[in-house]
Amino acid sequence: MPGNDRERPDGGPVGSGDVESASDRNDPGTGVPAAELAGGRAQPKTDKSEATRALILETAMRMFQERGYEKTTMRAIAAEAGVSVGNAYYYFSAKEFLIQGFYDRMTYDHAADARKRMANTRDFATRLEIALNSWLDTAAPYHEFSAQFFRTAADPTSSLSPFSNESHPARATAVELFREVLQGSELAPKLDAELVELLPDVLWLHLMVVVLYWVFDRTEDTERTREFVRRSTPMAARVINLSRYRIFRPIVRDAKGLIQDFILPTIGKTAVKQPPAE
Amino acid sequence: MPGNDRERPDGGPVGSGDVESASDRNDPGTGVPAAELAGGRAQPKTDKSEATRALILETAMRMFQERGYEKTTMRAIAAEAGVSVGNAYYYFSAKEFLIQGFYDRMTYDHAADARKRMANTRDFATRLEIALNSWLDTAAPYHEFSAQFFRTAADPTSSLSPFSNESHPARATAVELFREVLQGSELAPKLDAELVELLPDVLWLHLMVVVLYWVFDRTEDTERTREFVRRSTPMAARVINLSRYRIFRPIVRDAKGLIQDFILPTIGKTAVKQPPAE
DNA sequence: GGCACTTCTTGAACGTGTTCAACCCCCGGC
DNA sequence: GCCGGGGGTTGAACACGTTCAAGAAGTGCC
Repeated sequence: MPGNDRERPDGGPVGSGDVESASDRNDPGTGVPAAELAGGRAQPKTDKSEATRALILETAMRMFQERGYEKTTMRAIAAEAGVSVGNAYYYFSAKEFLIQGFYDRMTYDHAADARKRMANTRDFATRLEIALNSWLDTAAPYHEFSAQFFRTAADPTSSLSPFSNESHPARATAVELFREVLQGSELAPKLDAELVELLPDVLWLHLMVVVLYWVFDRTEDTERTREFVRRSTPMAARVINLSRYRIFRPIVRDAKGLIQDFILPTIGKTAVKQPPAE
Repeated sequence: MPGNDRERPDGGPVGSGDVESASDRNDPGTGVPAAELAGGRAQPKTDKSEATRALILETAMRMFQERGYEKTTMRAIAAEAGVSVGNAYYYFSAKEFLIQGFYDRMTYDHAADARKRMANTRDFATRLEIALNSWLDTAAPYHEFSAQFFRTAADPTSSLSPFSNESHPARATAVELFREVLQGSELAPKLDAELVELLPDVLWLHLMVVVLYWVFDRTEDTERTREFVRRSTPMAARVINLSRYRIFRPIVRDAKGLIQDFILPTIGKTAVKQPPAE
């Protein structure tokens, strides 16, 4: 979706550029590369304030899981973490920023899990199905409060929106995974380069649709969504496969144009070639 | 999306069945058939309490438009309407229910406007484009605070979700419009009956995508979304048109199945044939 | 008119997210 | 050793959505 400009809810100065020396530094407890942030105040993390920040985030995430998002109050988080309410706000300028932790962590775990699971498969449809199922499994523990998460993410002005700038790193990770889904399959070599370039984003969009379905799914163990995946992946594979044939040229060309002009720009990729037009 | 069971936030008894003699009774000021409700308390509207209810709703909608949703407080609405806060809550068990008015009104206005505009056109793509553009025009005044609206609507547990039971009437109106879009076109007679039955819902889904795009659109006059419509409608028409040819049989069959099994049930249409299963 | 009963109406009170002026603490410079 | 200053920390205070016990205003019945 279009608009990508956003401003933080109100809070302090925007963390200027560099994101806390985002190199390795993955704390073993979580497996997150910890390049997230951008949610709280800015970068000046001198020493143990880092610890305070982590403590608050860990506490919040644990409590969200235990009691749900709405039920967990900022006061309770602060109390449980042994700090003051104001202190929590010093690090996270709004409650919703505490969710970003989930988002990043899940994206990372999902990518890792999916890669492992599909390592020995080359069939595209199967690889895609594995990737999507992997997401469902990774996200399963959080399904209960996914609604509240989703609600926040749906706000276009929120940094949690999957289309926002702040989500860019996580989104890039996810898209990269789908690139691998495709590249590692027997299908990739048969397709033209341009399509291979475009498809990962489309597949990510497929995941977004699945997520949407999942959020609304009230069946036991989200069985309905799982069946949706089971059914929709072979179909997606077939459509992509058929796109190679000459009859479909016109449609494929249209579709490509639509994706390039209206979807990629939305998720932060600058449109490739844009003739001066008019 | 799946789960369709929902309970009102908390409020009073659910209006039992009949919706306040929903026959004619359209107040001239708005053009709404006033079959909405279901948001506030139950049906027992004896006399002038109806007036109080309308007063509160009108006031709220006006203020939402003037200042936005979040900025308009319940206290302010009550004060402006000359009633107490508690009174507002007597009629609308939560602030979000005040939005439903918008939803219903817009759906109604849109349908009326679109019908008028496409009356003299038979080309399917054009009719579809008209219908979608009509929505954009109808919704334009509310774009500014659409984000907050959308945020609420995105909550699966909210009655404002386009997939919820409470939204059923509005949704039915919209789907019906798209049925007319198709039926009034030159394309309809060429398609098999089953597809004609399915397509209106798919077209409504197309609108939902446009809405999604629109909500995130930050360009001047949502120009980007308008271009998206301009580009996507002919393509949709072409896809549908091509579906008639034999080569596409298998895909079309798959697509139909997917729609029938996973989309229709989600928006409140009971799946047609479901073998007793187990 | 008086009584029981339901429907409306009120405003204080509660719990929440968020803000802010003040304070603490530690570290470098003298 | 002390002083200055800035990052870190505090908790009272604010504004908001929502609840609730109490009462007012009808309404039907005798």
